[in-house]
Parts: sequence; structure tokens; C-alpha cells
Amino acid sequence: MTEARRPPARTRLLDAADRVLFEQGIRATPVDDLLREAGVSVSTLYTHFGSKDGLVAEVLDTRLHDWRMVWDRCVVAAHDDEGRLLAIFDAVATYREEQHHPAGWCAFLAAADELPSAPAAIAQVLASHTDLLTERLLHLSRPLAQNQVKAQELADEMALIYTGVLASYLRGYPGSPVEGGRRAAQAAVQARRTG
Amino acid sequence: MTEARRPPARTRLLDAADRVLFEQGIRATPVDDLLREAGVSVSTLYTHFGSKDGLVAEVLDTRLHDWRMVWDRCVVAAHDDEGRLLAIFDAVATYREEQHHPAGWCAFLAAADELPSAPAAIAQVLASHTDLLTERLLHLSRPLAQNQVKAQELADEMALIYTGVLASYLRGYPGSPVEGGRRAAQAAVQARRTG
DNA sequence: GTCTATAATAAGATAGAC
DNA sequence: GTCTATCTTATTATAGAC
Repeated sequence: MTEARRPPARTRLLDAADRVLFEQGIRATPVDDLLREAGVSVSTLYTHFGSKDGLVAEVLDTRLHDWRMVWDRCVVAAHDDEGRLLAIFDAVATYREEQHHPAGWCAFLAAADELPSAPAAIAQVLASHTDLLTERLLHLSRPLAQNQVKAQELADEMALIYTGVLASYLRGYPGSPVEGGRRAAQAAVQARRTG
Repeated sequence: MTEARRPPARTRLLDAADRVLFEQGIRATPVDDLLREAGVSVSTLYTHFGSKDGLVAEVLDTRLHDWRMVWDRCVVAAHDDEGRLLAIFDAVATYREEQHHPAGWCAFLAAADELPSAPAAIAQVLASHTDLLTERLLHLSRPLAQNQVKAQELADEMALIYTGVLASYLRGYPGSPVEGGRRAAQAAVQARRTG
């Protein structure tokens, strides 16, 4: 049996944090759990990341990068304007299945809730995530709206529905939020077409 | 000047907890902050509520009671089926303005995120809140849908949008979630009418 | 019986010495 | 990487005031 080479401690810690933090809750997870899960020592954490918050910031950064790529891919795969706007729901489903664990809801919103006085590193990732969301949704809404105001309204509704899908995983209801989200988004698009 | 009578320590602590816990974050708020804010001693907390979680459970219970009443009022004030379904957004606006502080997002979702291994008392309030939401939305959706399946779909979309409105306060975008939520909900109702 | 004040205990985050 | 020390926080215990 060829033995798999063990990744460096820094990588193992990042992976463990990504796996555990957002299932157990950020604050609910003691650093000891992460250290045990990763098989690293306390010093590894504090020399590489400075603090638990520093580790969280790096994990969030990786997640933002992954999310952006998945969303990119799904937008490109769509074949018309409506499909490109609705691609965010494909992206949510894909991201949860492929990239990260189907448990948990949204790492960014969880961080916003649990770390209200977040250090700059975390606050900045959250802001980048929100910027990506708002700018891209507005961009994708434009072709489907008669004017700039209507486009902004549609984009806001999309952000609302998307956020609702994520938070519904936390609530545990409805059972398949992505499907309901897609239906609600289609209705919003259609309303702008007929109205 | 007639001096206002000071409410009992138990009440002061409940009020302080309701004010502070969901603005600062549940876990981010040390009990000392609540004690100082309420002007009570440590023993008061532990004799009356048993633990910080016990206090949280009681505050959530009060909030559920208040929310149910506000929602009731707004449903009764509406004058047609669509208005009664959409009344949940009036209720959100009213609840935030009148009953509780406009900061913070949703006490129940925050508790679900921050206290994943919640004691029974808290888990039960959260379940009651979700039950109220799902049952009432389904009830109010029935007159607007041709059959039971469509009614359930509409109710799911409403729950999604409602949850999105609340979580949008956490995200800080869109700026006026209630308005976008109402538009999205109207589109969902209309889609079920035309489709 | 309700409340306060204070100290002791235990767990967790952080930091540094080795 | 281990070990130890410090700081914060939740919790409990003790003792006393109204």
C-alpha cells in the first residue's frame, strides 16, 4: 500500500477548520477541537495564523475564492439571460455538494452573526463577499429589466431570495430551499417582464 | 417628581438581556455585561434562570409571544387574501419598530446558529417558532392556490423570502429588505395566479 | 424570601519559554 | 512540537443586608 503523504500542518489545520467551524459553530468550536482534528499543536495555530480569528479569516478567504469560481462556472454554463441570473442557485447546490460539506448554512453570515466585532481581516472578507453578490446580481439583472431602477430592484430581490435559501438551511425549513428559491426567483423575473 | 418604581431584579435582567443579547451576539455577550446593564448581581441570574442558557430561553419565549401577537394583529388588519399572506412583512416592520430594537436580525436564527447544541428549553422555543411560521403560512396560502401542492409551494416560497428578509438585516444588504421581500412575495403570488 | 457582594472553580484563548 | 502562564468568562459557594 502506497501511503498518502501527509500535508503540512498549516494545510491540515486549514482543512480541519473548514470542516468543523461551520458545522459546530465558530464560537462553539474550541481551538482544541481543531488542533486534535488536524493533529497539530497549539503553536502551529499561533505561529501560522496569529489567533483563532486569523485562522477563521483565512478559511473564509478560501471559501470566498471557491464560491466565486463555482458561481463563475455556473453562469458560464447557462445559455440565456434568465439562466445566468438563476445560475446562483445551481452554484449554491454545486458548492454545497462538491466543495464543502452539506451541513452548515453560510460561513459568511455565520461569521457576521458570531463575530460582530470582527478584526479587520474578517470584516474585509465579509465585505468582499457582499460586494461580489451585489455587483454580480446587478450586472446579471440588467438584461432582464427595462431600466436601471428595475434592474436594481430585481437584483435586490435576488439577493433576498439567495440569502433566504442559505438561512433556510439554518432554520431547517423548507426542506429543499434551492428549489423554492429558484421558483421565487423565476416569479420575480417574470413579474418584471409582464409588469 | 414622582420617582418611577424600579422593577424587580428578574424583570430588569430579562429586559437587559432582550436589549443586549441580539445586538452584541449571544455568545459574544458576557453575563457580566447583562448584570451591569440590569444592575443585578450574579446570584440573581443563577437563582432565577439557572444558567445563561436559561435566561436566553426565557427571552426567546417572550419574543415568540410578542411576535405571534404582532403577526396576528397585522393579519387581522388586512382586507383580502393576498393582504393577509403579505401581512407578515408588515409584522416584521412593526415588530422591529415597536416591540424591539431595530438593530440585530432575528433572535431565533441567531440562537440556532450560536447554540447548535442548545438545551431542550431553547430547542423547543425554536421549534415552536418554526411551527408557527410554517403552519400559518400554509394556512394563509391556501386561498391563493388551486390545490394543496401549489399552496405548499407558495408557503415554502414565503418562508424563504421571509427568512431572507431577516438574514438581510444581518448582511446589511439590501438596505430595505421588507420592501424587496414584499415585491418578491407579490411576484410569487401572481405567478401562482397566472401559471 | 429576595437581593447584593465577593471569592473560588473550571474551561477556553492567547502568549511565550524551552 | 511540549509545557507553562495569563486572561477572560461561566458557574458555584459563601456570607451578609433588607
